[in-house]
Amino acid sequence: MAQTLDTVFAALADPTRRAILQMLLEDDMAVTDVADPFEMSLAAISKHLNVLTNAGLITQEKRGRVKWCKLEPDAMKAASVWMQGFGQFEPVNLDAFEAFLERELGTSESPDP
Amino acid sequence: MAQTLDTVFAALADPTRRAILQMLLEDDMAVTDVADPFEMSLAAISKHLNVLTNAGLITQEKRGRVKWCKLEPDAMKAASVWMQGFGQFEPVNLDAFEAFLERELGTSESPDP
DNA sequence: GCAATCGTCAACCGATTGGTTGAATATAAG
DNA sequence: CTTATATTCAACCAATCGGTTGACGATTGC
Repeated sequence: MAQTLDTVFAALADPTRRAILQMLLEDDMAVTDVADPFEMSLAAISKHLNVLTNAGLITQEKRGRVKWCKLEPDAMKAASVWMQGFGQFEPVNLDAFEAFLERELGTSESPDP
Repeated sequence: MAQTLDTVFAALADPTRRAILQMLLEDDMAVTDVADPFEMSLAAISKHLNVLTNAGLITQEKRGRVKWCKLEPDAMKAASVWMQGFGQFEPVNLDAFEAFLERELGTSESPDP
């Protein structure tokens, strides 16, 4: 809910939390299922999920006795843009760029059959 | 020197360190000058610079009794790319996109005199 | 040579972090 | 109603963090 650069970067600084985010990239998950692959207590995972929630990186919705975790990738936007300010490294990757152009703007150049 | 996602994100999670990086965006600086605008001891800044160095985000070169700090934006690359993997958020934002096109590719549209 | 400048080191401090355990709360299922 | 499941809470712990201070080691300038 804070969703400042501080909270987002801090949340991303932990490998467990990054792994959780990547799992949620595939699908929404219940807390128990998020915890499953990790060798650590459920309570610990619950705390990690709180950190991610505070950073705005996920939202949690309780349906019945199960709390579903949903990825909120938009919360990375500000952090990503901040980094791009140092953008000597390619802003997105030219391939993605061209793909975007072709798809969204119809720059009929189609270099690939 | 570690330059893992862990160290980079952790380094970026502190506002003082982010401010330092932005200062170095303009020019290389001596440690004392980096410390100047902050209301905190030189030793504290020295520690922050160590954290940034360990993350690979800056390098420090001693010339005479002055130690120069230099930004190393490439160290952000891996972290930036990792974030882009969640790229549901627009690749950069259409404005930034156009800006990119104009600046980098010279899409001579110059909407602003 | 001596004093000033640049920067780090070491010891310390309180706050935060990442983890544990065990008890507690809802909700669901039999 | 009773039991099992899903999740959190509270207390605790060791380790790390961000900061301070004071002493110290280089380097420079007079």
